[in-house]
Amino acid sequence: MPMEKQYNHIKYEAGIYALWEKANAFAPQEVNKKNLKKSKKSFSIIMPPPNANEDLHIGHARFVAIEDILIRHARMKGLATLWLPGADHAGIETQYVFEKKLKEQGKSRFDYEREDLYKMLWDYVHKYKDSMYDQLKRLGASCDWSREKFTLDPEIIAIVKQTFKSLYDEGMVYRDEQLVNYCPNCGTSFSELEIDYVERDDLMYYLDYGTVTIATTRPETIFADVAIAVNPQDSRYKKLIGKKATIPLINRQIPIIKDSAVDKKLGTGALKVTPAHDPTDFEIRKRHNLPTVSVIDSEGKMINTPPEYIGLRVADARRKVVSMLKDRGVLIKEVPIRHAVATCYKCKNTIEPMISKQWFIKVKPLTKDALLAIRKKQVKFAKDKYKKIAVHWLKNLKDWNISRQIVWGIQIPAWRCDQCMEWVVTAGETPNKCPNCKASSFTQETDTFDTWFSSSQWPFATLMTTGKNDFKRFYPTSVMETAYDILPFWVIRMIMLGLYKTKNVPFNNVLIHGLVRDKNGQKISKSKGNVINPLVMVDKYGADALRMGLIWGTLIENDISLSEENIRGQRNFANKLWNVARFVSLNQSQLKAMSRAPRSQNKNDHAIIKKLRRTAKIIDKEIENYRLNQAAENLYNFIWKDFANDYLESTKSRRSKAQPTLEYILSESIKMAHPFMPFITEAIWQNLYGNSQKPLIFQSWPK
RNA sequence: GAACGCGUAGCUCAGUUGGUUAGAGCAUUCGGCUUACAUCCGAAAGGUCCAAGGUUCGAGUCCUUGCGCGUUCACCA
Repeated sequence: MPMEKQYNHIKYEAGIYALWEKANAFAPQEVNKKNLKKSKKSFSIIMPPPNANEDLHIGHARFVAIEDILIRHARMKGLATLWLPGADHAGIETQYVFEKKLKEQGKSRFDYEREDLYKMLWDYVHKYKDSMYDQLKRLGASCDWSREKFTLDPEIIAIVKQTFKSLYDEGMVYRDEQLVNYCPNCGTSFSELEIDYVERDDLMYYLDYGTVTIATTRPETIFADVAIAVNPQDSRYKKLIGKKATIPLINRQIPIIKDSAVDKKLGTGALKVTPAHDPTDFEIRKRHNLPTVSVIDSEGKMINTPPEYIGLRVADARRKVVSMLKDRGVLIKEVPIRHAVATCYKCKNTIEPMISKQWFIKVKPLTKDALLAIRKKQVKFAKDKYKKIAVHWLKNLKDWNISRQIVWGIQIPAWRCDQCMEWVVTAGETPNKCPNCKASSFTQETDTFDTWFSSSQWPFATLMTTGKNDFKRFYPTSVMETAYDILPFWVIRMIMLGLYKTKNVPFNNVLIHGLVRDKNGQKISKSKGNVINPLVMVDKYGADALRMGLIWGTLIENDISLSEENIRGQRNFANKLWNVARFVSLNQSQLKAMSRAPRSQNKNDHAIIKKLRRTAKIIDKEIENYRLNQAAENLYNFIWKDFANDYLESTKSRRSKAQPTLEYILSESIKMAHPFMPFITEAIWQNLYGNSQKPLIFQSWPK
């Protein structure tokens, strides 16, 4: 049956993927060379698990293109190759999108019991997970679905809890007061990532504290003041240090202290220290061992104040305090200012920093080992700039708050004895007896782990639980490939926890890719209306064209500007390859796949064979160095210019004599193109050699 | 304020330890339905490599300074 004039991706793609799955082509093959080092006979990538709460976006498509090229190339080179797929429960993110859905139905999470909410989220996420996996398949991802993992699989949870327990047992976990970003409206705290800083016009109030004048935008918190701080270099206040100031309205005496966190130029240069309701002040309080007074409760109402303010909402309390201050003559002036205010990214209300108890991990010992592993090149960064960023983060990482006040996640395996209030940490089971007071009644911590705490254990947690001896075979993995925005959250913590748990690095190489931007280099966002839906592009131009477009012309580590014109150009390239195959197979009843060059050669035959070998070597080298753009360009030029335009044209006058060389160059070209454009190359292969050969995915890379 | 980048053709980007005449895709112009492909073929035009200085036999590439732009982190009493 002759090939069509144009390659029709719609007709082939689904069937090709099914063919690979049926042939079990994604499972790591056996390599029986005992004398080789592990790194020479295996190649593995753990997929960065996408959030199971959304459709794949174009950024996911980029990592699929990159990782699948590396994987397919390694597979064709004869290595035992594993690409392990997975999905992330994405704690806060998922709960946020889910609550939006609830809101559309006029409900909120407070309408449900913890267990019911968890169950609903579970179902929601599993629906998305399945469709997300289908989308990965449509992009041609050759990952081993029999090893698929979800971050909330029971066996993963067990490992995560075990890690927490051993950290706790070794004294690397502690509980401490932390100023959390609390939204009184939503009833939860948020991480820094979930805070929007919004510019707002407010008033700065100058207040008379007796010995000094201070400036504040939050006069309602004066009841929570515990000190006045000035910069040690500030000559205006030097003689006041150690003296007292007086809080107006309640006439409480507080000390005047020095702290370099105070900016001389802001306000009056004298700062009222309110540790319970301000992050800077909280830090100052730690350095000077000051007490804390909380005057705002979790509903955003005043507490611990003179009776006339108790129960007022913050804004009302502010008005009342200001008017009282005016009456007493201690309000010196009001100055309008524009400043950034922390607001909730969900409901847009003002965030109230509040003190609460949280679980922390001491990071110093972990970062020390991670830095050492990077210095000793046990973990290599493909690009130096990302190594610099990783090292910078590792050197500056603060102790890690791993507790979150949400339901959607792994509940922290810590129980508080109802009798003596001491904490008991287990690997998951409810404790029987309190080791402290022998009581047997406990209440479990309701907080869940930060998503990054579990995903930082992903490489070993996945490989340890496939039931296939994979940890021994594939750990550490060859390459960790992911986007740069999660380098500090994820990559460095995987190194930290991998070293902690396994005494070995989790991966040998780190490959970081940039974002996908639109054709003008603009960041892609819904509000800008420049969203590129990868599946729409797959429908329109084929998965192969999209994959090529996602690596074409730009280095992996840089942001790529993707245009539909570019994808169309790659579709044209795919069609060119198709037609080369069509030409070679026309008038030819039976083709043989040849992996050796045929005998009879003239000068042109000789030249193209030489060029083919050189190109295969160049592509090898470029892939090894992660310069996929260069690899793709060499492939493109070889097939289009050298093969089609020059060599193939030259054979038209001597068709029958050149036929063996044509067939040889064709089959080898298809092999070289396969990692980049898996569908069309397999479609051609099946058309030409499907009856006599194993699928292309199993074939060896040209030598 | 700090860290890390970027500045090369109209646009988006390559240019690997310094080494012929600086490249690609897209866009543009001209000519072609040549029996694999018009999703094509042939040809052309297009660059003071941000600026200044330095190192060198030689600089797009290395160093210094300046200008412009970006990302992230910190701060915002």
